[in-house]
Amino acid sequence: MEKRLERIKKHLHSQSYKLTPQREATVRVLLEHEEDHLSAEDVYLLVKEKSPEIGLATVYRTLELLAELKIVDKINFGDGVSRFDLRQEGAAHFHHHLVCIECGAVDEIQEDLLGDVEEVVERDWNFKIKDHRLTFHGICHRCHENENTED
Amino acid sequence: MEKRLERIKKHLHSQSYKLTPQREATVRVLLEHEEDHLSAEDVYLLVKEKSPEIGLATVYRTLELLAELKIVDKINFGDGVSRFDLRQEGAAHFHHHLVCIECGAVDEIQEDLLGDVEEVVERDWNFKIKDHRLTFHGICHRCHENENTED
DNA sequence: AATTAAATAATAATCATTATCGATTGACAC
DNA sequence: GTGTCAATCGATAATGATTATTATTTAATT
Repeated sequence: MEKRLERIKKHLHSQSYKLTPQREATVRVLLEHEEDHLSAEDVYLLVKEKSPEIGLATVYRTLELLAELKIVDKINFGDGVSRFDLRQEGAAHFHHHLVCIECGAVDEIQEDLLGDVEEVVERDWNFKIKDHRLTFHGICHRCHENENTED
Repeated sequence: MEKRLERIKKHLHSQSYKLTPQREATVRVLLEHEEDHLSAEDVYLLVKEKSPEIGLATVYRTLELLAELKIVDKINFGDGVSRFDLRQEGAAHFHHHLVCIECGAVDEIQEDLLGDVEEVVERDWNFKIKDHRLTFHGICHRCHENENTED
């Protein structure tokens, strides 16, 4: 984790931004909750546990900065809040999501899946793809299993 | 267009909702701007042109109702507002979008594209897909052409 | 130590959306 | 026709996420 933090620090420096204590605390929370899909408020509350003096606006600014530098991705599942997801290091593209309409769980798919599709889109629509968002809504394997036993 | 309106009316009735004048005016605006991706406020202003007495809350309520009945899809391109898109009649799935990061244009892809991908996801992740959202961010064919001439 | 720009905390402001509530409408019973 | 009831509506207040403001703090540089 320290290594990733170090690389993020270098990434910030390369754009003449500093890794202030507040920014470091925020990045640490993101690293510690990589599996989750935290809202800005979620991040704020978690950062506050270790750095109680931090302000909400600072967390927003930090997340915005990290999104700008493509260190995190800002995503939106239609529930009114933006969520922030660390991008996998070296990942060419943003990972995909499975949102369960029963329990609300959000799982990730790191695999590419879209290679062929992107080729078609670039060629047939003459569209130069820079990024993508792919989310499936449906019933996750956990709810699926429960249904079988409960019914 | 009258036919589609008629079918939407039946769809509402089948769920014991009425096609009130306000709802009809709202649906007409959506039908007349099928190519666009209107926000609730956009819809409100357009409906107001022909039905000045309509209230903003009614438009919100109507759009919410239409989304519930899967007549429109509520989408979010990350700019802080929800947008509403009529679903193609008979379309099994929601269409995809191409968002240009230069000019902001949003184009639609009606083709399926995801058939193979969904098969893999359902099998390998044991996830029952009900809907999907696929958006590509990049440079549209118009901006692409302009770049070639302007540079 | 003085100067300066970047970053911060606290909080006010904004903006999209939702909730509230009294008024209106339309269907149906009488 | 009139009364009743539920659905719907318009106006507007309330909410909640996000952004802007501003005075203060920090860190780097002179």
